[in-house]
Amino acid sequence: MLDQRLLRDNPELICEQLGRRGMTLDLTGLQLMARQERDLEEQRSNLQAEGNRIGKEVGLKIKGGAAPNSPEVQALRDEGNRIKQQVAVLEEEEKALEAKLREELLTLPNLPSPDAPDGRSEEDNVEIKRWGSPRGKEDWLEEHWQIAERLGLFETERSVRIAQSRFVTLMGQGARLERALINFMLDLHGGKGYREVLPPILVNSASLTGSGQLPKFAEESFRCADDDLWLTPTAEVPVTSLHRGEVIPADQLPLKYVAYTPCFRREAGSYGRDTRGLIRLHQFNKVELYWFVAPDQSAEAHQQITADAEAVLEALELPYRKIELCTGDMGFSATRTYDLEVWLPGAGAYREISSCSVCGDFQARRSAIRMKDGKTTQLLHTLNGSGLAVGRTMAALLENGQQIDGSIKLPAALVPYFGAESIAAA
RNA sequence: GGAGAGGUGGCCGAGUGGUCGAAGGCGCAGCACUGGAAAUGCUGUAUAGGGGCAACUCUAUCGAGGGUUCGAAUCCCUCCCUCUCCGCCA
Repeated sequence: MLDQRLLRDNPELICEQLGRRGMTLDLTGLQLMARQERDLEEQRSNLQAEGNRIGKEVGLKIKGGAAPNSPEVQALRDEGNRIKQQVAVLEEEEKALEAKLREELLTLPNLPSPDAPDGRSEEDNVEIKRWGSPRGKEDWLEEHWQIAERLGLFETERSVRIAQSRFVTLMGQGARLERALINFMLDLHGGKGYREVLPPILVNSASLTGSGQLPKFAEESFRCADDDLWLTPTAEVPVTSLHRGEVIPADQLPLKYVAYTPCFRREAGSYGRDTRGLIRLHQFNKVELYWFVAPDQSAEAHQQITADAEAVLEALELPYRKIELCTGDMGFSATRTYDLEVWLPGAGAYREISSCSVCGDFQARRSAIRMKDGKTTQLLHTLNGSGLAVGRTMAALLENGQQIDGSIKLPAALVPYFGAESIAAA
């Protein structure tokens, strides 16, 4: 959520910066609303001050011996009642205005960082670096879903029976590999000072609002209609809310968490895309990195959290490239985002496997998460990054590890977790 | 799900209608004392929003929301949460 003061004082700046995301908007109405709200607040509190003064005077007179029903006291009581009525009217107006204002503000995305490259779509994203040597496209290379089918690593048809399309049931070595990857990633990050979290994956509306998914993206999440609970689309949601409403002492920052959760997404509007395999599912596993930091640390933290995600790919010997998203392609809450794209030799393409964003104080304001340094309390900054999406990592391992004999060679780092050096041809 | 108890400041804890944003204690910070420290003493120590260059000041907040009243931490209603016991359950 954006700062109301900024809206009151400098809405032009907001328009200009959101313009970089490709939005055209006119905030004069909202600005007016914000100013009206402040005026109402002032009027109301002045009236309340007068009411408080009268209340005290009545108390003093009665204490001083005046009869509670004397004309003098009665006059004050009448005045008090009159003020009370006026306050009630103003309060109602103010509340309505405030609610409307908040509702509108919640739909505005974060302002992009000055460092984020301008652009309209993913076409304009900027490649920062490449790592590893991608194997060339050879005729015999298969796509990961072909490999998985051949090796019996998952069930797709039967998953439709259990749930519906875009669900997968991992089987045998496939299930084992998924589990190995989760543990490997958690251990890798845990060894670097991340505290492991296993949060609820049903989250309430306040949590989804706090991290930015609501109110605008309700159609992207699964909802349990009877309970005000939703299936979390990413661990970012519960982990943000882990500290919702808190004031955190500065010397405890940064707080770094690593959370494994299943993630659930309705993938509305992606019909026909990535329909085979592990790339785009309604339910997938992800190991998420999340930082709460002091504002002056967040730029550096963004480099670090991205490096921590990259370290997983490097440990797994998976070639990747790092790109920076342009303003037109960035997510709702982000001010700046790096995506990591892993090389899939079977598909012959780089595919997103991690997204690392710094959100400034945007989520912190929505979630009321502050830090206290000495006497000053201020909103802190939040960052999130996938470290990594587990299903896509499995896809990458299958495609990159393909041997001519049909088996899959696994990277050395994973062997202790998987318990074998390769997945043998069936 | 049933029965009972309870939710007050960083923490403990007093407070059943009137200068209560809230006694007292602990903790924390500053000052004094000390060679230094402990102990002791004094002072200060919530959050949000509004106004003011500032000193400062106004409003709201005692789980949340509503009500009674000139006036509510205190009385009434609804909800939420925590704890204990019972039931159910992995």
